[in-house]
Amino acid sequence: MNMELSGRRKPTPEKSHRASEADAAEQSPVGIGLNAAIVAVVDDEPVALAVRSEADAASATDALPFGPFNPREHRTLEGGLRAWVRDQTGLDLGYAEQLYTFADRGRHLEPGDQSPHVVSIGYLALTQAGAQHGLTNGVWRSWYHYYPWEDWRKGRPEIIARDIEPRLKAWAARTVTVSAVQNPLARADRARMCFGLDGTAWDEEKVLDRYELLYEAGLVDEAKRDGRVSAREWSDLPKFGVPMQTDHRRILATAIGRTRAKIKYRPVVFELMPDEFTLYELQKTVEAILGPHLHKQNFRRLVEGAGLVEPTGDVKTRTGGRPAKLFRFRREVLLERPAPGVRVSAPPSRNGTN
Amino acid sequence: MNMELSGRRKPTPEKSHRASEADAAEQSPVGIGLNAAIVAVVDDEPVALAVRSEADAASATDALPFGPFNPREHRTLEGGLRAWVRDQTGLDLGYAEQLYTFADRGRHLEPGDQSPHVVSIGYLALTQAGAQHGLTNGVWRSWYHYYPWEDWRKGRPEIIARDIEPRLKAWAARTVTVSAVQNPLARADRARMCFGLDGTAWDEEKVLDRYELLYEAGLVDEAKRDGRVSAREWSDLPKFGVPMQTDHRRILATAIGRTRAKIKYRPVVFELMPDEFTLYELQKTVEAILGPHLHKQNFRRLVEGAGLVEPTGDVKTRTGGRPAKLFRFRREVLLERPAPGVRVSAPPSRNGTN
DNA sequence: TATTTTATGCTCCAATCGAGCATATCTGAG
DNA sequence: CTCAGATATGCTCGATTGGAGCATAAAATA
Repeated sequence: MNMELSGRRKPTPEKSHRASEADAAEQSPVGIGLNAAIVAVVDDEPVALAVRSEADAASATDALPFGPFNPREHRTLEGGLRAWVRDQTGLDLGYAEQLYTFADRGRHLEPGDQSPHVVSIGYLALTQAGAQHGLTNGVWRSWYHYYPWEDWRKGRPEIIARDIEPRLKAWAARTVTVSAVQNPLARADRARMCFGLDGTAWDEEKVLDRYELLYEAGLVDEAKRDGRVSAREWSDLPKFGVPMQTDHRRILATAIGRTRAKIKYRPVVFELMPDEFTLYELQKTVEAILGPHLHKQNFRRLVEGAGLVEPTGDVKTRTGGRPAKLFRFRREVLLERPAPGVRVSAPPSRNGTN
Repeated sequence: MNMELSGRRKPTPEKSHRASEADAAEQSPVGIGLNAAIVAVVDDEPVALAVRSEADAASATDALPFGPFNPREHRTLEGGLRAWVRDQTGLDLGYAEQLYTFADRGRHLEPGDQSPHVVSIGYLALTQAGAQHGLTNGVWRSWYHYYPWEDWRKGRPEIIARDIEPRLKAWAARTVTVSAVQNPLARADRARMCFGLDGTAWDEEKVLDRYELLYEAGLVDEAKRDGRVSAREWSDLPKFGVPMQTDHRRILATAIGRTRAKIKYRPVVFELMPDEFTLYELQKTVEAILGPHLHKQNFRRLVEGAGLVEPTGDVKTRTGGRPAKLFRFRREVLLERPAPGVRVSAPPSRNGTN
């Protein structure tokens, strides 16, 4: 096989069109920033590690731990991340994965603006909050502090029907000039799909889409801060979660979405658990991440059936009832199955509207 | 809720530990390079657009289209990508998504090396090769040109049992000093999981893992080029696919893996199809990407049942048999279901070894 | 016209998974 | 001490999904 196909190509590439990789270094005065969304579950509450930005002492905002990447010091991005996270917070990261690279921050800046351009590479780290005896800086804050609309543990959060839905519909109803051409979906459809309006199903993984829609509509504080025109068209806005520095809320939203997605097909929950745990504790942790309540018996069946855990032989008493068997993660699954995860199916329309 | 939890934290963060985001720009003399893996399917062959590197005229190697990101010129990474891809190849990209940011290239460099550091952000673009009337530069080359072990269309590729398996086992058998501690899995287990040795199932999404394992073992040309010690321990190596410039083969591997994964849960196949197509053509395209042959009747049932397509009313004759109905992509499906894709299940152990 | 090739509809069956019933075993109130 | 309440855990039933194959339709081609 190995055919070479080309649409009326010129066999010899044109010099003027080519850029050597070395050129990139010279042409782009760009700094690389690393951002870490460090996630844990504490008392059945999903949390992330936040630090206080000192950019403006008066109105300090929350921020994710972040630092520059210095290629002379660290050979890999992840290595650099681990080093300064340890430096800055005292934490030794365990599991970490790259999320996304954001570069379109500062979109409010006018052309010609000389402020430094920073590309930020977001990372997700999962850790066990209780095991972090070295934490010297930062606070664990609930996810839902920043994204109250994501908190479905007590059913559909009120903020959606009360504050979000009417404003998004108003925003969608506004005459859209050019942007409708750029966006593949109409505003109203995006709002419906993102927030499960009009009976549409709620997709707990669309965390970033929801945040970005609120940003575009000018509802979150960051939109006003960035000078988005859509933000100027509102008055008397209620609070749509706690804002964060620059684009950190986008990064954390990406982290939450990724965590929710990944927990279903890779055994990453165990990064959040102590060595020994009961199946109910495991379930509570999964529910903290995913939201909806799972069927207890089926959860047990699935987790045990998948060979994800093995009993330690011990039991945990004082659970309020019959003692629960203790389990540990069976690391060998990684050698057996290609993609084991905590499979959970969507609960039957917990969507309040329909 | 919104509790703030902290392990013996200091409420006031230490100044010395903090880095303002602006610092990043000053401290990191790093260039940003954008790399595009532009994928299409031509005559049931999955292809990517390759250009010729001119780094060394004598031994020119294949490269992905790439260019620098200039934040003064483009507000977004994707915008910059589209601009120079058009400039360089004449293509107007349709679907594009960010893949991964690679920064640990040049790991062969000694500390203190002054060569420019480039962080490359890989993008995946899906396009329809036939629709590209403007292609001015570059050639479409088969995926399997670069990764022959990924070509399972005629069953398990011979190169695995003949060239890869024995060498990886030899490599795994070598005394491992420190690296075993770093790697969570032993070499032998990684080889088994990646390449489906000893009866383990083949996971067509692990394209990057396989390439990186071959790199680590010193089998692919890039390892020798980078001066990896593992590459020096082989003699009379056969060819393990065609090498590419710097880390472009890693990026393309990431692109292939992502394409294979995404086609299953998002309707991205249609980016590769003309406006009208028969279901068999659609199936052939999916099979070009995923490899194994699908059950025809079930494929039809799934695709139609999911509402992914609608008949145009026309038929296509000269198919060699009964005329096939023509279909088009039902874009409305994006407004109905949260995550439609071409769901295909793993074929029953097409793994030659077991 | 017969053969070949592709298209397409339908059925059967196994595996998966949501849901609920039943039972075991502890804690704590009275 | 006993019973109520709470949690743990095993098991069954039924709906849905998806893999596999049979059968038929309708064209191209020899």
